[in-house]
Amino acid sequence: MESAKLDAIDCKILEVLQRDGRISNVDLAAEVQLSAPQCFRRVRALEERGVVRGYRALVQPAALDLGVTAFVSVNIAAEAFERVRDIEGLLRDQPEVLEIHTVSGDCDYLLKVVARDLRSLSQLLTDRLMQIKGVADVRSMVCLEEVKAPAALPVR
Amino acid sequence: MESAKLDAIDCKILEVLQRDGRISNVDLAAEVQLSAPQCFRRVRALEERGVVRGYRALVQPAALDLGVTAFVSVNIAAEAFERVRDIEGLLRDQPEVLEIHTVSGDCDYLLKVVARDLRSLSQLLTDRLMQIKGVADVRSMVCLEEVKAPAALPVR
DNA sequence: ACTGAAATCGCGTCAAC
DNA sequence: GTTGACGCGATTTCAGT
Repeated sequence: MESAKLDAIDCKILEVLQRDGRISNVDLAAEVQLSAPQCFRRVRALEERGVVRGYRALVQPAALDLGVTAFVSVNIAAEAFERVRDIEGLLRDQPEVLEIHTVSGDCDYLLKVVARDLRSLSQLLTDRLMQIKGVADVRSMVCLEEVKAPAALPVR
Repeated sequence: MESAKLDAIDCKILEVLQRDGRISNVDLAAEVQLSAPQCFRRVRALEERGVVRGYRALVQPAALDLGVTAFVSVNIAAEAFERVRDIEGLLRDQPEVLEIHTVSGDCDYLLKVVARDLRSLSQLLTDRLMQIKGVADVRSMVCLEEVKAPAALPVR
């Protein structure tokens, strides 16, 4: 899917596109000191190689009435190990569950979830996640403050 | 900064822009069944109200030679409580630290970090984060698998 | 006031050098 | 890797409701 190395200009392009995903090709070309067609070809190559996986608008959760963000750790009961893939599917189907990672350490899964308020968060956890057969333990860490908003990947 | 309610069309726009942040205005207008200028005005309003906080290219971390993602919990020593803001600043300054949240529960901060490999992760943790005066405890959960990639906010 | 039609201008994109 | 050309899309203006 990729493998070919990125040179300094590719890195610069990625840096800019992570900062402003809607920049026009000519402005981007100017920033990275390339002619527009050159720049265009590079961007397309990065997209085709899967280096750039897409473009997203960042939406303020509060505007969508999602006042609560939380990280939720989930464990799977030993008896349910054979059904993990199903359980993953059920977790993934919840729209409020934004990310799911399997992690090393005390818990099996770490989820990032959003909810309208603490009451809906609680509902999500107890009425939906904990109802999934095989889910043994659900613990949540409610986000109180965002000290650093999701930053761009370091390009170095 | 916001407050005025979003109607069904605004929601649809946000849904589409979260999926494809680079969609052209005419295509977006077609998808939400609006004339182009109408659609354009709405998008601009959403941006100006801060509902849309920006646009980002999603870059595959592996392509930037960042093979490891981890969540790191950090605690602050009781003696250092008065210096939390400074400590936050020092944490924030690390480019590999992508997100910082203060959370309820056993730890004070939860960070999302990336690194080249486990060796550089270890280096980041022991040589940089743990060297910050006042940081009392650093635990990491290394991400093994991405079960659900960062999803769009549910729009309801 | 709000909508959409039209008009303009600049950009994306391709082809040829 | 650059220049030039073409067509489409972004953005504004304006007239009609």
